[in-house]
Amino acid sequence: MTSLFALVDCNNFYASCERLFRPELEGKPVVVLSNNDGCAIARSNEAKALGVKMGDPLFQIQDIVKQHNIHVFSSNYELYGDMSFRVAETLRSFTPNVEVYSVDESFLDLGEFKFLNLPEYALNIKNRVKQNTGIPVSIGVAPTKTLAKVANRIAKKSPKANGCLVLTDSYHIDEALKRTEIGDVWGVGRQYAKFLINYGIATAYKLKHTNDSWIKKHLSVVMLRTVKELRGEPCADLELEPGKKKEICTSRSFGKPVKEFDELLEAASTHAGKCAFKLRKQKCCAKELTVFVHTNRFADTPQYFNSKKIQLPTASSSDLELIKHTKKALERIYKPGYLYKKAGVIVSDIIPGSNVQLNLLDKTDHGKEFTLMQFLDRITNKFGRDSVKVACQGIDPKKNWNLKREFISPCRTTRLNEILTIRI
DNA sequence: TCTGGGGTCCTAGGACCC
DNA sequence: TCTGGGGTCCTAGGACCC
Repeated sequence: MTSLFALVDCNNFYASCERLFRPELEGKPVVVLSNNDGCAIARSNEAKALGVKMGDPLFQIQDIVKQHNIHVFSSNYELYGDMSFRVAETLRSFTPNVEVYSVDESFLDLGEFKFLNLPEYALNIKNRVKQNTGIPVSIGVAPTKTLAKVANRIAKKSPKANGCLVLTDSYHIDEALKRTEIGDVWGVGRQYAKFLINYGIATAYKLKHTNDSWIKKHLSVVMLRTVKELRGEPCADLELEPGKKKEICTSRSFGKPVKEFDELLEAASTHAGKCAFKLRKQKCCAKELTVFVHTNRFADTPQYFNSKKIQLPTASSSDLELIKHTKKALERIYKPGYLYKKAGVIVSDIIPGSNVQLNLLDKTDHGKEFTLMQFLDRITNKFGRDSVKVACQGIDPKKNWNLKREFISPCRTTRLNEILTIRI
């Protein structure tokens, strides 16, 4: 075996971030909610032990929350993003070969370190991340990414492992696979787990020994890669450069239901502006824009779901241009009389900004808009989000469409912007 | 009263062509 | 009533991930 990967996974990441600035909550149950304070999306170990499940709606766990004095937070993505960056920086002090896989997980290529004392090295990483950032992590080390995931799960759960597990010899790998339920394998979701259990394949170990052609026939080539990775055959390398997005979506549920077109437009244009910003950040333009709206599927009220895709005359990353077309699309799908719960904008057919073909029939001065957007981004950088807005995005934060965030913590690590915005 | 958001990849099936 | 075969491209939908 030549390859070696480590998966570093932050424990209960959002809950751990919130606790950093409230040390008195150490050892106490903490829950972080999704947008609009809807569901539990992160739980401290104490909250897990009390039976709070991932995705539980707040209103359904209200009793346990009160009874056990669980500390509840609205999600604060600015804080989590900043802490995520700091964790990644610490990991890069061990090796430049770090793939930031998600906000709370990174893969490290340890191929060149395999002659070191790996358990000690992993423990070293864990301790330094804790020391530098305050965030507790678990580390799994193995010859493939999928096996590193397996190792990580056990490292996190087993008290004996102390947060780190190295799986390099086949005996221990197989023992770990026997202890891993099929649904806990990376790449096996709910549907596939159900299907596989039906055929008597209930553990990772069984999956490892399933016939290739059967997998390909009944599942997919993606699953075949997973199986090969379980056998120690690497099918996925480290991705060092974050790939450019093929589509970008911004959407939110509303704090309260929205009826009127103008308010829906405020929400949709705000999402369009965010999409434009994300496009500029990766120096790209989009040729297609989709707007969608829908009512609350949980409510016992008339339901309506619709979307409209528009081809832009010229690929663009300008707030003004995307908002203009968002309005057009929204006019096509808006129906009065419904209680809308969510709106969103998706931009797709994304191309590099340098490849934009000008359209002779298009009257917009794209050069001018590009310069305007550069100024807009500079102002935003200096004075914080939402310092400048397009009028139809609205300025009243009390409007129904805005997020409900009753339990938000202050942005302690990135507060400079906030202070500047207030002063101006 | 209250139920997240943002992605990717693959496949099946339809439209169209020769 | 019978009514090709193969290729490409596109889209919708389903699966997965965090």
